[in-house]
Amino acid sequence: MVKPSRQIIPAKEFTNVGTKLLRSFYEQHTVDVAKQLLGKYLVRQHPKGAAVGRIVETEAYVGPQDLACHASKGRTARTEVMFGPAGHAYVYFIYGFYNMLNLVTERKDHPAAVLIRAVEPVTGIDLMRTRRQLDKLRDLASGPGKLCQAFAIDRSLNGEDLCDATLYIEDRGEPTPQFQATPRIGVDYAGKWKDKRYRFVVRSSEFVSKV
DNA sequence: CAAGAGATCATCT
DNA sequence: GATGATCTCTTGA
Repeated sequence: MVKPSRQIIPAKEFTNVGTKLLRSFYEQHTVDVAKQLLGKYLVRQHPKGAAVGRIVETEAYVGPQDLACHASKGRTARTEVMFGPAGHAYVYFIYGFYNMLNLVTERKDHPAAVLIRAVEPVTGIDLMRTRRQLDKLRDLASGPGKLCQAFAIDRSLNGEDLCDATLYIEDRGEPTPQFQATPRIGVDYAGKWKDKRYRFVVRSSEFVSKV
């Protein structure tokens, strides 16, 4: 099957123009997964309609030794999914308001994940506007809590298999865009790990979180 | 525009 | 009982 060219077929008009990522993608080293996710597409099929966004910002949480990673606190009910096989969603609730979407990486028993921090809205924009109660395109999904709200992602999706679910990542044939690596956001408590440049941001995207 | 506070609850001590 | 992989609104320059 020939991959559709973005120049001929505007991807935004379709929800099935790419290839769903396989488990082998998620089984790679977490930092590599985080980088390669840039320019891929987050797809959420939903009774109210599909939502699609181009991933422009990610963070890697690399394992139990990483003090910013929830799994550094041990294996608990919350972190259980990260200890399982790659390619599942780890969704948790924080600050009493927001859900965070992570993709579990690497082998079973190596707890690690990539946090999706921002996407550029592509399809289902009206749906996102309704869910966010907000009009401005740039603010719909430019943050990990915002994008979960825009895509109706909550803890009911925790543990979902991204290789066999209504939530998945699609490759639309776009090469990994130019990106910048910076320290992760909001992990000042993580000792020397707070300075690791595990946040990856697409250069010249106006849809990244503003920090 | 930058800085600060408040909102609110699941999770772990 | 404290805190957090956040966001939004208010305040003041």
